[in-house]
Amino acid sequence: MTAATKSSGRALPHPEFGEIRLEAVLHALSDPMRLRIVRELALCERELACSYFELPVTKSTTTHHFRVLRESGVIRQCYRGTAKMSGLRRDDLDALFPGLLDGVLRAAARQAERLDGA
Amino acid sequence: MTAATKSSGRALPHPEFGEIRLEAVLHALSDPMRLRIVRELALCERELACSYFELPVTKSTTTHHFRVLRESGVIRQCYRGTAKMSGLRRDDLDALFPGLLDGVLRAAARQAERLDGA
DNA sequence: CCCATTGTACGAGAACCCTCGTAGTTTGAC
DNA sequence: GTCAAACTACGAGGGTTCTCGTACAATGGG
Repeated sequence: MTAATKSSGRALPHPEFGEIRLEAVLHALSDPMRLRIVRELALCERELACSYFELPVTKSTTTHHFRVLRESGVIRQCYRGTAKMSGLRRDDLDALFPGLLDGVLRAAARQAERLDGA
Repeated sequence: MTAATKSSGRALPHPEFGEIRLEAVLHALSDPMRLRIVRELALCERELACSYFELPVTKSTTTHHFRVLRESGVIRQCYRGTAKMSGLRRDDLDALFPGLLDGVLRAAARQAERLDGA
């Protein structure tokens, strides 16, 4: 079994490039938990396992948020062993909506500074 | 009665500058009808009456969307005669989240071009 | 083969959101 | 004062979302 088939045991539907909708992206980013996930992904600049995130919700809920992010086109996911890796779809988002993701990330950082204390 | 008191017959609560939350702004912008309103407001660069917008929903629904925009801090509203005028809170938004609004507007324009035909 | 790890599926409850219709309020014009 | 215009308030219906708990599936290690 090749590495490719090995990682495709479970299906992970993603929207294609042209199917990504701004409204869906904004909605995905408008949830505090998901915005937090996206910020951590942007900070690390690499794919992270779901278990990396220590969110104050159960695992089922975490799964739900990752699915919303994936189905809106914000992140890309794949299985690697028992872990599910997630990474930002920076390339696609930047091509579709230049500056949008960075604008949101800067805004989020700024707000965090302002609220959580600089 | 002065002009100021004349226009303050009805209450229009706005969040203060420091109360505006990124999540609320993103959520407000994630609805197609509201994004459309915001785009028109940005195009005209001045305050517009609700009746200016010809949205494919009833007036009650329109009122609802304008309230969501106002309560999230995206627009500012005031009464002028029987009309309710709405304008973008560009100054506050740009100060809080530099580049965010422009990023969203550019993304929306781009998507409209892509979908509705250039 | 068995097991621990990691994440999924399903269902359910509570909350929220978008939409509408109807009835009402405020304002300015006559 | 009366009337039309513009918008609001309220309530309701239908859909979606967020959250959870429990039970289940896939993978890799010993």
